[in-house]
Amino acid sequence: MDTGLPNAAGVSRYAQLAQELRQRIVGGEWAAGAAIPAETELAERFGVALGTVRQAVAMLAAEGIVQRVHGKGTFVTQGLNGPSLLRFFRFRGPTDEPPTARVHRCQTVRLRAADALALGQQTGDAALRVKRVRLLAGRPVLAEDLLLPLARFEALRALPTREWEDLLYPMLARLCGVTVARANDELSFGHLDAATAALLDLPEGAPAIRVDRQAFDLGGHCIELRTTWGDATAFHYSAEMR
Amino acid sequence: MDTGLPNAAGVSRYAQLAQELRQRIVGGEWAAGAAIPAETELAERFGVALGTVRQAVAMLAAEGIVQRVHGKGTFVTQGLNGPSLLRFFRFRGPTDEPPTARVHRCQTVRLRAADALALGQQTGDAALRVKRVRLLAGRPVLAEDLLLPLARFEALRALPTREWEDLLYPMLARLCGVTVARANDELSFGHLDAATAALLDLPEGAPAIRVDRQAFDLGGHCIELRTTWGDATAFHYSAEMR
DNA sequence: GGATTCTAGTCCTATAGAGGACTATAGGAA
DNA sequence: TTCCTATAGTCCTCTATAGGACTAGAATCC
Repeated sequence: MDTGLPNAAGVSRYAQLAQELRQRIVGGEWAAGAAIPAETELAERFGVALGTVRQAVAMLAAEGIVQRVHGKGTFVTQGLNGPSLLRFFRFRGPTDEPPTARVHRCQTVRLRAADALALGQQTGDAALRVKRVRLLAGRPVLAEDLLLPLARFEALRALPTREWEDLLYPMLARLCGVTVARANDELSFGHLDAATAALLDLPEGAPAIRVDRQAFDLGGHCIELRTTWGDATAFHYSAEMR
Repeated sequence: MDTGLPNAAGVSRYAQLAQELRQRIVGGEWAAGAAIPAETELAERFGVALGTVRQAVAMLAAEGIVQRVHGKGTFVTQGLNGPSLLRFFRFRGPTDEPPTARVHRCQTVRLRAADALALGQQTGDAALRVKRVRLLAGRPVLAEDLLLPLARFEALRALPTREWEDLLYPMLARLCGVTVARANDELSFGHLDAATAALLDLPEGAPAIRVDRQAFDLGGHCIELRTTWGDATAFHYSAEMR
């Protein structure tokens, strides 16, 4: 049964199918964590051969949008879930404990031009600005400053700061239906200002690593800007190149 | 014509073929930069279908061992070629100029246990220890300390320090026949000692990023240990996660 | 009840073949 | 010379088919 793939000129059939599936996933036809139809069914439904379906799904898997499980099916990714920023640091003590979070402030602000552009919003649009501290074994290790466009996260405004969960992304998925599929972190070096230093129990001007993050949903739209500060002397990162 | 792939139990045919090709490339049957036989010929020679060959070659391409070029052929990688450490930093000024290098010292040393282990050598084996400075537009920006096992790089010992090239890896490939296919960089933070600070024109104790590198040849053996220091205030790195 | 065996559903491996797209070179036409 | 065209060699796309491997749950046996 040929559902008629949009046959753009010069684009391979499997790439078209991948784009089609990508749109349906973003559009919510298959929820996060749910299985998409079997390869054989997709082949039949879109009127292409099995190999073509497999190649299309391989693209999505490489993009991290879906995950294949041998014998079970192909599932829409659940998204990233959190402690990822700690991978830039190596803190002393028992590291097997999961990190916790304490929200210090949550206010509604108007977006400045640069931030609005990054978030795909208009200058002056409303956003949530959240200051929080990440703790490991009760000790503050990271200071974070989040910026979340209110258009996507209205549900968070009502939430008391005490009830915020330790992991932001699963909370966003549950309360706002937004899946974080990808993030980009920019690392640089700086010194702590007085306020941040106080939060982290470090002296003012202490050397620190700054991480500027952009987080993206399944559709590739930026839905979070975050700046994180951590003790430079705990900094540690491994990069592979080939 | 069936050349008889080693049929290990429970390993797919394309994985076996990939392993076979990998060994031949490492063994030098096809030189760096040269084309491996066409897919159709490989299929015939190893007695497998074209699709199986393509999947095997795809593995090698994903590993960075070969590169496919549509319409031309599949080529053994030329290896990494150098300015890669600068990607961790963003220095002012005209950045389009290629970096240069100045060797300060090159001596033969005996390997300590930890270094020997990493390099797959015996404790006490001979190695070259090289101190050099990388320059951008004539200004020193990185201080490097290389450790190269003499067993693989005997040819370098005779080379006067003035004749070392700006890019190490192409030089290793040309003079010693060693291709660097992969490297792993460990980043951390520290302060410059007096000697290193002098080399970089920075004050003693200045904050710096330290990069500890292990470089590997096509066969996956570690053939270089390197420690690089650079001004922390110029540090900048982008990491993608998904 | 507990262990084993079957069965359906899924992704994975492999085959064989046809045609398309891209690159590079050689030869002929203007 | 310069431009165009043919040609051969390569990787890429797509089809169609068959069986294997893995998972989960139902049915069966002890």
